[in-house]
Amino acid sequence: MLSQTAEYALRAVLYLAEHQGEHPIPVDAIAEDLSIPRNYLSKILHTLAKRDLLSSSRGRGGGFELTVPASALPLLAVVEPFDELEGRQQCLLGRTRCSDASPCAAHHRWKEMVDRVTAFFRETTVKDLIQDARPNGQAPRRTNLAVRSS
Amino acid sequence: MLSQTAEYALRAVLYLAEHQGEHPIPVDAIAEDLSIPRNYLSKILHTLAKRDLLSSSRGRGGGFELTVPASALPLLAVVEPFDELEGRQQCLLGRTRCSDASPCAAHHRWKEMVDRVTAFFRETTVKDLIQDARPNGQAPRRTNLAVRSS
DNA sequence: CGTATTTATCATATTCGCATGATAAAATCA
DNA sequence: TGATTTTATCATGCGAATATGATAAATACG
Repeated sequence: MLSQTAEYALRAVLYLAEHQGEHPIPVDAIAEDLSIPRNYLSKILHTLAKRDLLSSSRGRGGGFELTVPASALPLLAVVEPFDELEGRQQCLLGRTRCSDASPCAAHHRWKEMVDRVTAFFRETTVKDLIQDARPNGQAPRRTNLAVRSS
Repeated sequence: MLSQTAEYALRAVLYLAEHQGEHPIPVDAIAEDLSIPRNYLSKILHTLAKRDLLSSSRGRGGGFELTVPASALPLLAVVEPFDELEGRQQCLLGRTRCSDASPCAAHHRWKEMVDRVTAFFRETTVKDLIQDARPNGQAPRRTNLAVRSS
């Protein structure tokens, strides 16, 4: 469904969101933890930074951080820079021009599917996924937040 | 959504269904009418023939024909030989092992989408699309069925 | 039989997504 | 300043999907 690239982007952003509040996280750490090629991921995160979803900083203590709370970050924003989900390209039969006005044979039935999927990416946030991943209000693994009152 | 190949397959089958009842149709005609590379299409139709969706015959008067009525031909059957829609590969985050038992962060929400799309391809038939393309019960162009009351 | 028609294949390009390795540039810190 | 850390970027490679051109094999027809 998603390109490898968009998939990497999504996984990396999920990772960043899970480590929200900690210091910026270097590409190396993400790449290693998620088994994503380092330089490739670097380029992907750079793209997201250009879109202002992430901030990047260089040198010691640098890395990437979300600039937006996960609850305000729809999956669409993460994925769109790489895969064009909205806007055209969604004719099942590959027509360049396929619309309500001039529909292909599959248009009306397929449009319903496309709309649902687009809505999914538009309405589901990164936070939604993170919460789903922690059904019991589990804290992130290896957390040291429990003692972080300091 | 679909690979170029699967898209060609679907368009070609739609074309064949629209010309159901006429003599077998040579690849050349389909390729030209649909602007699909000839040899490429030939290979695609051959694949569909191996799956017994089409019959092929050589020599003068030869070509391809549907072996099944369009109403009994779900889109899935046309597309599946090229793009694996059902069965695995549908984890949004690219996990090789992602299931209800061991779900990724997106699993539950995404599963719903995947199920709908799979149902679409499983339940929509070639005939459905052809009928949609002829909203007013229009007969096919150049038809000679109008007098077929016999 | 020989010729034309048509599918079946094969060998080869082309293109693009994905990936790797090396280097540059920026920031931090001693 | 110089060494280290980290992002930014470049050059290149690789493989699979897509496409093209040529040839073989089957069928039909005179």
